[in-house]
Amino acid sequence: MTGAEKRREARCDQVLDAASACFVAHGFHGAGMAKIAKRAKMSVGHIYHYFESKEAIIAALVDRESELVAERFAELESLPSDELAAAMVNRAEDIVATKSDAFQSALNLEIQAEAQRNPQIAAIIQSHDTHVRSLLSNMISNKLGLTDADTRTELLMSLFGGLASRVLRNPSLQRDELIPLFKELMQTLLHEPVNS
Amino acid sequence: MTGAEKRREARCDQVLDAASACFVAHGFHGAGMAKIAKRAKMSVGHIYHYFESKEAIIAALVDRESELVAERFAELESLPSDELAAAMVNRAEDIVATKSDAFQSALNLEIQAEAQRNPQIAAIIQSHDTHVRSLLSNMISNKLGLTDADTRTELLMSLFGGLASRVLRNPSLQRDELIPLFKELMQTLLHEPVNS
Amino acid sequence: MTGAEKRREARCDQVLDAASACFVAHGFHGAGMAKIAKRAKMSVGHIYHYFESKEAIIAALVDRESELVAERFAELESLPSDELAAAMVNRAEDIVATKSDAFQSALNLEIQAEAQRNPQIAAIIQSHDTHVRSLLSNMISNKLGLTDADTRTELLMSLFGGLASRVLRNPSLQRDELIPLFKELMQTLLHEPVNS
Amino acid sequence: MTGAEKRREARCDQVLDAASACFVAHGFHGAGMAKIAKRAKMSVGHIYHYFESKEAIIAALVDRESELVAERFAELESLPSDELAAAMVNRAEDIVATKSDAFQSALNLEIQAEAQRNPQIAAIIQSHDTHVRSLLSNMISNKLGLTDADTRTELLMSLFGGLASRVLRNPSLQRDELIPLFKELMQTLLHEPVNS
DNA sequence: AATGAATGAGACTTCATTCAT
DNA sequence: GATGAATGAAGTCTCATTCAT
Repeated sequence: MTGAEKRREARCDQVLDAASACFVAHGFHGAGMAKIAKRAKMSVGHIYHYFESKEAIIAALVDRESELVAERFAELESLPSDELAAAMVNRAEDIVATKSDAFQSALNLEIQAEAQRNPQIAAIIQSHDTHVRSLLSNMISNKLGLTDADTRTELLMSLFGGLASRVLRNPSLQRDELIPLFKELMQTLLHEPVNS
Repeated sequence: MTGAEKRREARCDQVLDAASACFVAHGFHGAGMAKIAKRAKMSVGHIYHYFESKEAIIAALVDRESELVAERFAELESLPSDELAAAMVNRAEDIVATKSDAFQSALNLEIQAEAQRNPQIAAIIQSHDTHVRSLLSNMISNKLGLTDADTRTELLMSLFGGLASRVLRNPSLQRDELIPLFKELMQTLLHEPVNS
Repeated sequence: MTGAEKRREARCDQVLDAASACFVAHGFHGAGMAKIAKRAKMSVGHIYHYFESKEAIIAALVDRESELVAERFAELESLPSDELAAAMVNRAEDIVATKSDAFQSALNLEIQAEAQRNPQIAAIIQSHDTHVRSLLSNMISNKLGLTDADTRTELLMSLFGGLASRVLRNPSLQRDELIPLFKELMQTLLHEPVNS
Repeated sequence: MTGAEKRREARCDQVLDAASACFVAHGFHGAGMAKIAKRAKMSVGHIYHYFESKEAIIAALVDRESELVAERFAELESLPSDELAAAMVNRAEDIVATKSDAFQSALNLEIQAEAQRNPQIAAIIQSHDTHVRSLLSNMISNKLGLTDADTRTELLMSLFGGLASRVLRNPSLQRDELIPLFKELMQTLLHEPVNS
């Protein structure tokens, strides 16, 4: 990568970081380009050298954010199968401890809401979602040798997504007591075969 | 309630219904008062006789929507204890069949996103959330005689909320196969005592 | 026409008049909505209650202006045939005396230039042009009993249009001496049969 | 002219050619420097090494274009007097056949419109106009020995200019039938003495 | 109660121009 | 000579809100 390309990428990230913060604070449509520009320490007009439109910024941001989530799931792939469930519980612990996700969950809400009406955004997150889903599904079927991998994946993701949402909504959440029960749910989802 | 008051309430609902539809379609900030007025078959100016501002419409809508959710949970209270779990599974079936919640989930996303930045909205949904939580918690502790009712409630709500989200995100969801596994999760959450 | 409709039309004309002046002074694309609004003594935003876009203002203006030209040609229709040629010469005298057309010629230039690249504008002026052409052609063929009416019309319009242009370009034009020769051209075009 | 100077002139023409095309397509104010630069295969900034401003490009272009027109009229000067009228008719034939002028007429419209409001441009085209006028006038008076040369010139130019305009406006123009009548007009203008 | 004309701030975007490299 | 990053003003248009009727 040439120096110019590196610089360009850095500038783009500068914009995305600023936009990210503004979007969390005011929403996609509440945050104006002026605010983004000021936060990115860049003139309003110059942002348009890197992004065709505000829409394009949103799309790029959604893509970056989705990729980040996907990467975190991909980390699980390198684990031995007997540590998989434990790793997921760890992830849940991080979520309830709001160690990793408070900011990102807020952004995710905005993203999901936008995806409801913007097909371009919907396409982006669905593509990443499909990827993550197949990743998890393969692990469940290959590493853990379980049947109904797709269904388990779906409920696993429901549980994780729902938990991240709840953390935002209930500030008085009894975080410590949640984990043991969460572990049982994981066991139900990952260890016991289903006989429908 | 006098006739005038009834008429007033009907007019307010007219506005809220229109706003509801517009907000789902374009988001809180994307939907203009003009569009809402047209859909409500009312002049722009006249809406301001019933609501102080657009913010007030959003707040009233969030309140109404939250109340609706609370009412549905309250329905569970009249059930005998041995039908409780089954009723919840039924609810889950409705969700995955998108019988009841496709539209409302979209609105909920918008609401939650707005709550991240608008303290007034956050207060409204938290008040309802607290109410629903204590409702569920009491049922779990009194009707089912289970310990750790708050924690079970929290995960129950995670599961329901997460499931509603997933339905939006994965259109190719294998709906039929989801239910049996979901039932097992419910059993884990509602029937078996936790020994932490 | 109701009072409201009259008022609306008056407001529209107010905008068109202001736009007209601004377009002559700065061109279609040089004149900003702010200037037009100020001249129309109306807020920028309110103009958009009457016109969908700046494009729409231009189109309406072009239509109004073209209609005006057409009306002036239509006046010729009520004349007896032996006064027709004289009336046209009178028109030419008005043109070279810049009695009627200095401002409008400037606007016409802008319109024609715009028509070169804006198909909507092109359609409007062509529709009016077709109308005027058939009007003139019919007069020439019916009232004057001449052959080749279309061709005569075309050259007649060339001559008038060209003359209006020349007046703009040559300020030191010897106006008085022009008329006699112009009359001869008219005689060539209107009285003598062509034998090709 | 040194090699450097030649190269410079070539680069300038490169810009003017690109600008010419862009201006026809989008108008003086509609064509941005970015588009011109891309078409000229030159960076935006570098154009400013050759031209002080966009205004200067327009001025240079107007100058070049006007000169071109003048040169074409100058060609008539070398003709023997008995071929002059025929040559002009030829020119008219070219115009109605849109052999030479479709593109240039579009540019001329833009130029004339701009001249209405930009004194610098007005000065340029008037200077060329004066030159062409005296050229034609001298030919008419010296070669053809006619009186009222200025007036004849003026109407000659009206006719040519008007014809070029008409061709743009009436696409269904009966081109073939136009010429004989045009010839008669030329005879009126160039052969017969005026007795006012 | 009801309308819609009216406002002006602010939205996104484009532009001509400059300057460091 | 040549590039394209950078700016900030100005462009068109939309918006929530008010007010006379």
